[in-house]
Amino acid sequence: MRLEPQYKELLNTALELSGQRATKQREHIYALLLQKRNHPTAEEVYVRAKEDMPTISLATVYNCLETLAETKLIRQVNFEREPTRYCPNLTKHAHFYCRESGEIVDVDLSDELLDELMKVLPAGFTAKHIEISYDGACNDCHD
Amino acid sequence: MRLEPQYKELLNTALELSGQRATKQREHIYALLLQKRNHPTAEEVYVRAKEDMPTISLATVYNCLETLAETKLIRQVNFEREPTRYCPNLTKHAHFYCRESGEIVDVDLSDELLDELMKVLPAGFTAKHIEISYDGACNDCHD
DNA sequence: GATTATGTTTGGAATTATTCTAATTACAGC
DNA sequence: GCTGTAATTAGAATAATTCCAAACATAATC
Repeated sequence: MRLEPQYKELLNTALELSGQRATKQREHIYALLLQKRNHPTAEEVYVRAKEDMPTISLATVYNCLETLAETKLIRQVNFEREPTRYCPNLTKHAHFYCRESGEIVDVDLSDELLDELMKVLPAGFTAKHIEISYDGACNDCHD
Repeated sequence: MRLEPQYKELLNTALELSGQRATKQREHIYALLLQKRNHPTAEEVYVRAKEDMPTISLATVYNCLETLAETKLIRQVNFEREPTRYCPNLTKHAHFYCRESGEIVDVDLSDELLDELMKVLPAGFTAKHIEISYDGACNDCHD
């Protein structure tokens, strides 16, 4: 697995900025999230990570995902109490969860729409973040 | 704790409809959720439930909350991986989570706004539900 | 370049919210 | 009042995640 130069650069500067080191493990996990963007769980990341790096531990996977999330290179995605999933898409987007297939699909959101959502907050409230999750049936899964 | 007649009615018909019985415990838990709408966790509900019903068990609290959620009398509210919270507000609304105070506030949503959110879905996708969570600082908690 | 300090990884134990299980209890219909 | 079904209960089990202490790797200092 090759981490493309622009992402390597992104990773290095993000880590440097937060006073952390660029390690093989962090790079590897970031690379595999970018390579297959199917919102894997930590466990799934662990399985994939071991293919190329058999000695990596689950704790390290959790540590790396945490670090990447802290430095805003990836996002954590939660549906109810299911295991957290990880997403390297940094554009403003919501997630659609298909109950049939279990698939998670990114849904782009415009600044205008986010703006409207901000406007409905009561006076004096300021939101740093809005999290939007749809669930239903995706294109491939109609009854 | 008194469950007001209209809610008692609501509870009874909802349970009957799903072929389940109206028990003291279910009634009690529904009543206390309605009485203090601060989005408590199961553990918090348990503590409050025991005040008037000292022999109730945590398992029963979970069971009752599950039943109430199934019958759509209450909603489950999740923030990241924190314990699930419970909310008897049945209007269409989002939740605002204040990072300072930990408080959760209901934010009303108009049908128009929800409509717009539906419209941004890719073709062929149909959502049964949209979950919207804000987080930031509430009115009382500004830096 | 060796030494020291700091950050990271690792495996396993611990934690926490929640669910499961099997036994008891309560209730509805006859 | 009996009988069958549903609900409650206490405690064990589970699952995702975090914690811990030791080993390892890297960066900084001499």
